[in-house]
Amino acid sequence: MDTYEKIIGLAKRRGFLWNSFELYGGTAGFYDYGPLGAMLKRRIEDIWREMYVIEEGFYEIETPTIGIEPIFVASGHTRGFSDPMVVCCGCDSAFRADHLIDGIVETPDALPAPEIKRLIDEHGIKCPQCGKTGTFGEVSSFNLMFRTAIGPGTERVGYLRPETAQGMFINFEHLFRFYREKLPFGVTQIGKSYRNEISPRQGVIRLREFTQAEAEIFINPRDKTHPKFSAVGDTILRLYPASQQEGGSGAGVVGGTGGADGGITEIAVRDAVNQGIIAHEFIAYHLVLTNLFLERVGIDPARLRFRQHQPDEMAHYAIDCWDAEVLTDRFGWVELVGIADRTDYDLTSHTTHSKHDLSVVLEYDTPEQVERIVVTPDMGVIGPRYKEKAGKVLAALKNLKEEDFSGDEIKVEVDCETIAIPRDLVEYKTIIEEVRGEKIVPHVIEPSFGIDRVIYAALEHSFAEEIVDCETRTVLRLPAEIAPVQVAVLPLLTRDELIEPALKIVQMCRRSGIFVSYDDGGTIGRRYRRNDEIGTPFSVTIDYDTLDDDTVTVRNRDSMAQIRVPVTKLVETIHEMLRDPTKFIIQSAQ
RNA sequence: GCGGCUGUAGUUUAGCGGUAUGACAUGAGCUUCCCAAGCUUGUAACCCGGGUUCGAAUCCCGGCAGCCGCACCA
Repeated sequence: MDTYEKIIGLAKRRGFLWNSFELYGGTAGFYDYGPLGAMLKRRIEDIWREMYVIEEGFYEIETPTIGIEPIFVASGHTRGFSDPMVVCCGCDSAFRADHLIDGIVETPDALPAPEIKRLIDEHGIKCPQCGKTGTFGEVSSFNLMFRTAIGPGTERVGYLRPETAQGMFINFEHLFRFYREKLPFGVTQIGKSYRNEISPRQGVIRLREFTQAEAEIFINPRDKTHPKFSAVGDTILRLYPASQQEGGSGAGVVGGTGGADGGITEIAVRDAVNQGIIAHEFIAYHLVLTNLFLERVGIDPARLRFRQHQPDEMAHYAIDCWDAEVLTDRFGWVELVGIADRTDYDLTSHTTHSKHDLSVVLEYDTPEQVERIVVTPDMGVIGPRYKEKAGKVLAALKNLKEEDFSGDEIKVEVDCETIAIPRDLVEYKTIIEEVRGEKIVPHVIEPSFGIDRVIYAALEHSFAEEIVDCETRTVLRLPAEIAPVQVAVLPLLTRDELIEPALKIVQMCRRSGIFVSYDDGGTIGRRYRRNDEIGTPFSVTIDYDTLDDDTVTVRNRDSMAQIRVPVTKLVETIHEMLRDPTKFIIQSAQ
């Protein structure tokens, strides 16, 4: 049994993750979060919110999970997200149709389906599987987006969003106003996205419905420094730069090249930026932030790396792109987060398709004085004289430079013909103009988190089996702040005189916002083990001493050590220890 | 989507043509003064549909799901 099986088994048994629709046989690519899973997920999302929304100040928005077709035409998902497929009738194998005609035309992926089919037939392409010719059926396209119809009757096409990002891009104008027209600013969204994967088979690693936490940070393309970079520049990251990766496009979503440590460089981000490994400070800052988040939710730093996309792997518009990857037992390196500089691609594309200008005026600190020539031709004369050419003459005159006005005549070229215009018909003067700013399309830095994968990785990296008194103890060493159950309250024995005070302590904890579970089944040892397995960081045990001196035992999940705490100080102590579990170690040493 | 392998309580497992065995887990009770102890007792399963047969968990066919390869993975 490998670790993956153990984790999924534990998750299923204890109510973290269940395969969806199991009552009706189940369907690949969908998972339910059970009681503990949903709690874990919410705590992880809340940490993300704390770091991105509160600390970075990137407000969170919420947009529909269904999008209308034009959005995905603009984003490229209706084209780029669909693959032409063709099936060989001889052996029933399916192939990417455009790959079959690679080398015959320059850009096979840009052709419409019937054209690809025609080329396959015309060139007598053999089936790579069975070697026969002329056995291919029609070329059909498989789009990874779920398609649906909006409204009754003549339906309007809608798609379940394949990423949350577009909802933020298309609100750019509102957001820019909201942020009082200043760059940079960021916006976030946590929500479901949908991709109709052909064969999702890696549990929660590849889902058809999944949760993304994305931030879109709109920045000035001329200035990709980060105001807080100096504070994080010394951070050491484990980088796996493109230059270190061998063999073509490197890793896919799952798997990946390189051994556990192959090609990984531990380097301060400041040096990585200075050496040109990371494109600029803004990306580097977000690598650091991602690193902080992942470590905080329990990812083992030794099994974490940042892998840079190779040039041929990166979307054509992106400048630099890094994936935070974790090492898993079964799947090798798995991508959890992508951090990309998407440049102005998204806003420019939405500008073109929506016909709304999404550029912004960036005001200079001090307005610039610019010298400019203003040409004012006497159109009352020029118009009748040149008739249909008058418009072009006007345009040509406006483009002239100062030295062109020196002679008695002004020569302009219109339709390959030189026309001389008397000097006195054209007035020109030099003015000093104040330019307050310039129009730019902001660039976008996008950290995009796959929350479900983060959850799986946190489970796997915190999973431990250790031998205690010849028995295997299974323990999830989840960070205290993401553990679903924070405290277990346990009477030492199942006796009324202990149950009663225990229930009072449960009430006390709940009123102060601590999530507790109460358990009086079986023996105390069994209950400790049960709580270890779901990662409950602390247990409070009520025994006969409690009745005498009003103190209880607090037990720590990881060390199994215990301290005694007066009931009056219990809530305060627990809050402190949840915030900083080392408090327990300090107290237990006393 | 293709090929191979596999589907028995929550988990794991026995049964390989005569209506399902055990373990762990779990509920109730007893016992128990700190790490999965013990005793009593309860709940709980043949993936779905068709066929062959007097009779199918078992044999055959189809579907669904899982795993492993191939392909795919903005």
